[in-house]
Amino acid sequence: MVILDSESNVPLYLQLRTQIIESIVRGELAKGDTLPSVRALAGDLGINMHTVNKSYHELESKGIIKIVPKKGAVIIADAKKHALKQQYENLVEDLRPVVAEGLVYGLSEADFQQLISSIISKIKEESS
Amino acid sequence: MVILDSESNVPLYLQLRTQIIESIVRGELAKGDTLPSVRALAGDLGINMHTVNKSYHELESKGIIKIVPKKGAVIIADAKKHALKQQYENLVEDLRPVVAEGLVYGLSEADFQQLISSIISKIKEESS
DNA sequence: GATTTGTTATAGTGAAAGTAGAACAAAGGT
DNA sequence: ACCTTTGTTCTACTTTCACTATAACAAATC
Repeated sequence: MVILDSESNVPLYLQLRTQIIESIVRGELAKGDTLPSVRALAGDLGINMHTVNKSYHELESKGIIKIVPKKGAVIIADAKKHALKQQYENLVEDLRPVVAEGLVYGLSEADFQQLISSIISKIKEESS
Repeated sequence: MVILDSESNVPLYLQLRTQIIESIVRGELAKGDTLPSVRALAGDLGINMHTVNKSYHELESKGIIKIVPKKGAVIIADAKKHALKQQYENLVEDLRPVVAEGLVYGLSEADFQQLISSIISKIKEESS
């Protein structure tokens, strides 16, 4: 179940990308499953086909799905495997400014551990 | 010492904002210190005054500095104090999509702890 | 009194985000 | 074979964001 907020300052294609990622984390989408076609999903969500297409390509660039032209988008992410070096480096790049912000607020390393733990729980709640 | 990359896909005002935050975390800037004037810093960095101004207002909206018109920008962040509720919630909002991405790559909670730890070390290295 | 300060206003360029419509070739279903 | 669906590609448009540029203002500083 995907819910988009067109009023959000977060672009639609990023909202969609993140929600698909979280669905995979929850196990609602598993390795080998195929995503709906860009036209079908765009129709369901009431947004443009190209916006969905952009989300799919975001996921493909991260190595999470594989888009096979005229076939469909297949999930290849495997939560049991270890992250690739490139994926790890991209994570660090995204994480660093947020961690710096937390530190300047006075968060300790232990605070971060607790924060991460609660976020993971939140993501894994179904019907999120 | 601030170094900006005009080729980066990260906006200049966000690069500057993050580097000021990291300087505070490292202790190079302390509570009560004043930042250079927007004109002076813009001149040093070779960018426009308004870009620096935008960074300062970003920092003020996060409660990290206080801008006093005709006076200067004073650092009010105190790493010894605990984060405010609003600051905490903003952190969660920024962190969630990145954590979800890490999970889909197969990172465990322990992996995240190690990752955070290494990022904190990296931020605290002087001459970063 | 002259300089510096942050603020405000206007204006412009370039890129990104999103929408829209159309056409294409290939795969799939009938 | 025929038709539909598929992802891709192209053009085109609007809106917003990022950044620069110049100017003027009032208040603080020296």
